[in-house]
Amino acid sequence: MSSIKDVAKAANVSTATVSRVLAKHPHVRPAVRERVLAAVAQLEYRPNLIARNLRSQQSKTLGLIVSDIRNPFFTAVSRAVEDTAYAHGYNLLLCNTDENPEKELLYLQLMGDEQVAGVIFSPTLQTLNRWHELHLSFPTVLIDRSLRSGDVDAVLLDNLSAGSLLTQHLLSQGYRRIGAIFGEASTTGRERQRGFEAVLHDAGLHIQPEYVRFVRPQSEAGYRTTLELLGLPEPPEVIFTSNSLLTAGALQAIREQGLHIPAQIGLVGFDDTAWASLVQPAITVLAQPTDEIGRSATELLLQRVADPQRPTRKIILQGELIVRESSIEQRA
Amino acid sequence: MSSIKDVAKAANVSTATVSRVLAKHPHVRPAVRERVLAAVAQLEYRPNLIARNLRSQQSKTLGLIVSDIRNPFFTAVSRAVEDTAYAHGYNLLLCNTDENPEKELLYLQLMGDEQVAGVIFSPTLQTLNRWHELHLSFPTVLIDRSLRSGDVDAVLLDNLSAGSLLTQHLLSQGYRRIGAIFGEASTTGRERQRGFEAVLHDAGLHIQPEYVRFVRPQSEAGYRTTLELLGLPEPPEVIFTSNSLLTAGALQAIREQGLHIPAQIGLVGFDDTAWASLVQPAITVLAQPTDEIGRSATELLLQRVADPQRPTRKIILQGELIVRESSIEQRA
DNA sequence: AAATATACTGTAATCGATTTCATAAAAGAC
DNA sequence: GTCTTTTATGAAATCGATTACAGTATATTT
Repeated sequence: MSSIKDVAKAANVSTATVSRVLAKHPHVRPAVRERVLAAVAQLEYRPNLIARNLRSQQSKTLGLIVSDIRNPFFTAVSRAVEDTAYAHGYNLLLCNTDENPEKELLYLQLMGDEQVAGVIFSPTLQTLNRWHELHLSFPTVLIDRSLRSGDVDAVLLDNLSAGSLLTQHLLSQGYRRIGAIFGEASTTGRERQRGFEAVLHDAGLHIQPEYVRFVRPQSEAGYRTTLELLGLPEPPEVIFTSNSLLTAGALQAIREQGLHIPAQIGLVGFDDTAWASLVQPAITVLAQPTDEIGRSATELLLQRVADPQRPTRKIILQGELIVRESSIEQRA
Repeated sequence: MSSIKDVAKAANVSTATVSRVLAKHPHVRPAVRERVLAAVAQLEYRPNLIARNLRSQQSKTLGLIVSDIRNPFFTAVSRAVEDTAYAHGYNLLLCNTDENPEKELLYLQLMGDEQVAGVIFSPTLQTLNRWHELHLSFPTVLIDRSLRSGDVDAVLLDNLSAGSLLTQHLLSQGYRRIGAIFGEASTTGRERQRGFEAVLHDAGLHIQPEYVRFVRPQSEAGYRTTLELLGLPEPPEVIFTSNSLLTAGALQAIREQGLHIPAQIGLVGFDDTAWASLVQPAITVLAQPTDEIGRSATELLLQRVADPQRPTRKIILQGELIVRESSIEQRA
């Protein structure tokens, strides 16, 4: 590995001049520039980014902290984040927290220690609640979850509308007894539930508490809870799930009970995963614009990196209702 | 941000002593150690990793370079890699190359510039072929793809056996006319094909060239190629696909043709994705031990980081045949 | 031609840690 | 009580870049 000193020696100039040439500063004689460039090529010199970062007190790395990259939503978002970061000359440090607040704190610290330029983060409720105590040394953009009020940049789905949209669709299909399973770990589940209840309320429908559940956002919990709902004296006509893992669990439970979708029970969920359109009947979902979320979050972050003073912003994106067969009321 | 100097000043010692206390060196008087620790706590001091890396010429970061994190195989592997890296105090830089050799080179360079401790990489055939010209400054473990001969650490599926296992299963189910779609970009597809052909050959079956296709490993190509196969004068009785994207495309094509699985056409593939067991009929797959692959690769890499002289090793893991309904010959 | 401005380049400080070397203090040996 | 060994600490070099500052060479004015 040759260093800037070797280049300087080979080109018979000082390291300062090499640095100037590489940083494309003006005020370097063409002849000298050529000599330096030749030496760089000859030695296959590549600047040491660690040294550069230390001196300039900033790096070209962004952090991405999610609960689990295997959640299709985060998989898709992370890809978009990486693409956008790459396009701007940044790279990506990836962390999985498993919805564990301790791991979140640990990784946030790590990001500080690594002097990342900024972080994109999907926090638990716990961490969100102590956000102001954290005093992070780097800018952060929250995705998927955030406090309504918080003074933080964020890119979010309009969860209220999303919940409403899906619920309206169910009502329009004639469903009345709606079982709903929401994730408990985040603000997102709560907001989708508020959209859900608002629509039911506006339609003058009574909301039966035993139909509405908050659980850990995992397929296992979706499975178990769906069995419970189906086991009620008067089971729901359709199951509303607030994320794709819950949907998968619910689907499994319904299958196991030998019920036919949508004839005997409807099913809707969030996120247009690969399998939502592959299973039969295909699942009606509220699709999140994952690419757009990843891209906006990254760009928002980079804008803040460029200008730390800029007032915080929240970007609210709309989901898209994709109606498939799983929620077409056939009894009507 | 307080630096080691601030701590030194606060504890009334030199920076060397602070460094020693933090590195848990012996030969520091308890009283001094306490003073330093108190100062560290008081100032909430955290060592600057950039500075540490520069001085020690190594970092606690690993690189993971894959073609696309959205490929379920890589999603699963990356999670295992991150977990294992985390357990050893390392973190993860993630890159997507889209099977683009230029991007691969670029990212490999970047890894060198960032002074990562090592890289886990799933290369294209092109990059693999010029591997020896590359002279990377860091250890690398290849996953999923590698040259049989190459002097590189690697963690691989026993693709030959895997291809054989799936094919044997098909023969045992009475299938004879087998259409097969392999990925063209990597060594992996070729090896699975060799296992496939070996079994057919041993069974004394003639291999019809028009039944065996090599395509870009994407769902679109799987879809198109399946339509072609189904359109043959004498279409195959079952479709063998060599990765999960191809399987998804094939499934879509079969559905669109209104064919019933497995009564009219069978389907098998690789990787036990979330949806393989969720669609109906569930798909017979050769499951790769993704967790094991990610974990082994990371551990192998860290062992090499610890001892660069150690002879290279290839870890060959066995896949598991998971028989589901999509390949149960019902005509027999 | 002298005065001033501008272009070019090098020296040395700096970022924040680690580590070698030297030295002072304490402990052990005889 | 002197001599040697061990323990404990600090001063300063080092990693590899960037950049403030200073100085010299060239160009422009007058």
